[in-house]
Amino acid sequence: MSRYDPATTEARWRQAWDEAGVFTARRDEAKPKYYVLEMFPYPSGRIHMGHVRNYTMGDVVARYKSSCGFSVLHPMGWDAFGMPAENAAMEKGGHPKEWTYGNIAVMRDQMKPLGLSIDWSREFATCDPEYYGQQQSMFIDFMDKGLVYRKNAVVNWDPVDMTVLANEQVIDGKGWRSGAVVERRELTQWFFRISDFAGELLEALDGLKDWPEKVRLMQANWIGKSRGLQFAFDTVGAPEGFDRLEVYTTRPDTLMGASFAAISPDHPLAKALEATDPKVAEFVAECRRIGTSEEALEKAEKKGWDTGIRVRHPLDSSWELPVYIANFILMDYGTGAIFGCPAHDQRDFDFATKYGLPIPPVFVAEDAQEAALAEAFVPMKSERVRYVRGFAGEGVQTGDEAVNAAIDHAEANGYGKGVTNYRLRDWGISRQRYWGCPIPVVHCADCGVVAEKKENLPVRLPDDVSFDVPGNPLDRHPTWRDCACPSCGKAARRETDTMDTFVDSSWYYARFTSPRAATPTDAADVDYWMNVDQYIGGIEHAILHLLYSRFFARAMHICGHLPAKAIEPFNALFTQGMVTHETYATRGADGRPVWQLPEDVIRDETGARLKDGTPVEVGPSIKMSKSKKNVVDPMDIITRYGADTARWFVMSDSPPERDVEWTASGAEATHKHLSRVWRLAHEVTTRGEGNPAHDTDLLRAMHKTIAEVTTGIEGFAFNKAVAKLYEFTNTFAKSDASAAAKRTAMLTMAQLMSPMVPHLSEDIWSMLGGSGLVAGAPWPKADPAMLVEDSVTLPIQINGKRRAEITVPKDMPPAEVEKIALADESVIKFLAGQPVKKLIVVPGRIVNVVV
RNA sequence: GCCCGCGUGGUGGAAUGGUAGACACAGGGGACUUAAAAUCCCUAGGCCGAAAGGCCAUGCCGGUUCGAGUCCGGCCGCGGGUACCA
Repeated sequence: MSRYDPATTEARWRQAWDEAGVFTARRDEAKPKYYVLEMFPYPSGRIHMGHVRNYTMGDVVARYKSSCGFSVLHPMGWDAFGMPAENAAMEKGGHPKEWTYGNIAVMRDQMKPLGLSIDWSREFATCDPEYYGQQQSMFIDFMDKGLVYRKNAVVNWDPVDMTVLANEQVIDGKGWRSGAVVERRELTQWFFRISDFAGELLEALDGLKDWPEKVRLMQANWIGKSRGLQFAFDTVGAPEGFDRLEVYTTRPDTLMGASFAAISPDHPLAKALEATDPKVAEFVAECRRIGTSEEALEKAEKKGWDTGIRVRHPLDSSWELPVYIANFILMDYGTGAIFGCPAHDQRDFDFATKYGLPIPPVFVAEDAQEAALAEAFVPMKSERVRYVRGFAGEGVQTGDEAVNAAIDHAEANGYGKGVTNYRLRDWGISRQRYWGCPIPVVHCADCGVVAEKKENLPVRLPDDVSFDVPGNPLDRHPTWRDCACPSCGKAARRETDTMDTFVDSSWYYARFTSPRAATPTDAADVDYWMNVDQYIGGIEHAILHLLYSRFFARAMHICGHLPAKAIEPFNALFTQGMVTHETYATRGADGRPVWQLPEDVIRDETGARLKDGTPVEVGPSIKMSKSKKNVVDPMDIITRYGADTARWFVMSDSPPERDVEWTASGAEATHKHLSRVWRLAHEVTTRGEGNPAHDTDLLRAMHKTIAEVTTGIEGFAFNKAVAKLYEFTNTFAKSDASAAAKRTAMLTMAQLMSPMVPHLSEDIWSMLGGSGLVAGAPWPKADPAMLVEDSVTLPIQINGKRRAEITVPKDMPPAEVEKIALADESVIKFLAGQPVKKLIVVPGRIVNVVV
């Protein structure tokens, strides 16, 4: 063999690893453990470059930690429930189960050639009854501990298809299939009490030192702790039972700037008015057509309906404010009712302007006069302002001080109380869909809602279902719902809601520690393996998945399924960027774009066209998605160049947290580089003796590379580690050191490359007579003595511009450096006799002369 | 709308507040070859200049600093999330 030949060698190495069992995770009490986990994939059909990038990153960490002496757990599974399986069944026929397991088989076959160091013996899918049965068992535990309840909540209702729609399926307020205007509808649904944990989930963020700051910030904002005032207005002209209207505000200091009150269309008062007044009903119905997503509500034009009801101002009972029903007030936050202060809130300002309401300012900038406002004046709460209509505290104070003074004033005078509120809402887990984990409860006419007996678990999904009509097949199944009440034994009906798929992904990391246990977790295994030491996944999961998992771990701990140390399940988190590609489109007869696959497009300097010459429009590089067809099948690259080329490419160039653009030329160049390394290694075995006088230079470079690559991998700077390996390759190629030194250097290079390109590294390792497998060799250590430099080059700046440089011994005292710098020819020339005002010497870094 | 990011040559990117552009891709030039491929060498931010060198330059506008890609304030553009996409 005399050339790099991944097509034949890669499969051989994978077999060698399997036979040696190097990736089987073992509980070894003598070793420190390391649990590395990448967010498991949804089995959509085929793997894409994003998967390759995500799983290669995890694999680099897993292989590196393994060679550092850790007992590593690196598992893989499938987040297998979800809507696409049902959509496929509706569109193409077939069964979600077959579609899902078929996709899993394909994707597993595509992943295996990547040579990931995964312990495949632990694989499972969340749609396996063995998995979701354990989840049902925990649901019942959660019920016992009071963590679950039912209440009414709104869903998107498609009145034509007679089905519930996900927010994603609502496009511009219309159902994606029927095109019908979507309505809001209330259903009784199941909830987890995550909001009981709001304070704890917020405070514990501080302890997540190895999470990205941005993720902690996003979660903190999402939980949204606020301190404010809750009080009640007395109403005038309201229906019976609505004598008072409770409101919550985070800005009680602006109470004197109130100009209206507003309630949510879902507020009980709005519902009472709706029942008797058709015009209110019409307005409320219009509000309900906006949809349920926060984005849709916030972006919709702000509209209100004057109910005619008035409320008395708590500080002046002769002052009456109108009460509006407003489409932007959320029933889920606070009390579902607010007072509007248009002078200091832009949304209220727009509303007041629209409906001709007064805009009295409460405070002005510290040095300003009161004047009519062109827009709301909303300074930071920490800023000092002058209160012109204050009622609590000093005239000039910060917003924070005034808020506290207002709360104190309300409490002292008995018209309100300080309340801590959270934006975080309880987690609604009910889905009116088939392909999910059935909620294991039974509805009995006599006993009410009763949990299924644990010995009857799993409550299995029936296989005989059809998707030819919209709606939930469980609900219309002829027999599946029929069952015996677990409590009294009489005929009863099963719950037909299934669980949100976020439930499935909220504990899979724990299940990986003992995937075949007869209980959700096994105490000894979970104690040894938890926590996940390094979790890796997309930034799009920064809030929901990660917050739900943090809640779920706490709930599991309460039910005895996780030890106390695991209530924060992920010690370190890394969020990686996406893989993007240019988009290509031709135009259809109607002028709309027809997306084209990159493999069908011929791309050169002159532009892009199809093989038949049809011109192609080139669009921006965006996240690879099936709908835009800008996907590159990694299998093509793997087949053509080998897995290591795909792995090396996704690890090089782009920093892992940033998006990376896929280019075909990049893959080819990557392959050339790997071939070059292989060739250089091969030459070590064929070339004669070099010159031992140059050994030290090569070995110094080698030790420097060990240090830099190690730092790079530890810090998730894989692109920099790769760059350093390129640099060392160039040094190596130019070196004519002795054969022995070159052999040492190349064996080390193989080790340093092995987390990224494990197959090629094994090739080189065996070619040069390394012992055993690289996969089993300990990570090389840099010799500190070889890293020391004795002289350093310092740039000299004059007034901040670089004008010269000097080379001095590394430890030269600053006073000496000053002398040499000022004596430098170019410096003298630039100074031209001007006196030196200031001289800054940063040892080892820079000299700056200020004149 | 709101929350969180990101923005550096033709391209991907590098740079504990201290020489902006490491490393690589694409490009240009050359060597080898009958030729091509492969490989190797050189070159390379922009503008001015024969050169030495100078000026400009990290999305835009300001600020802090001896010194700002990096810190602060305000814009613009792009991306992620927005609770039923996963």
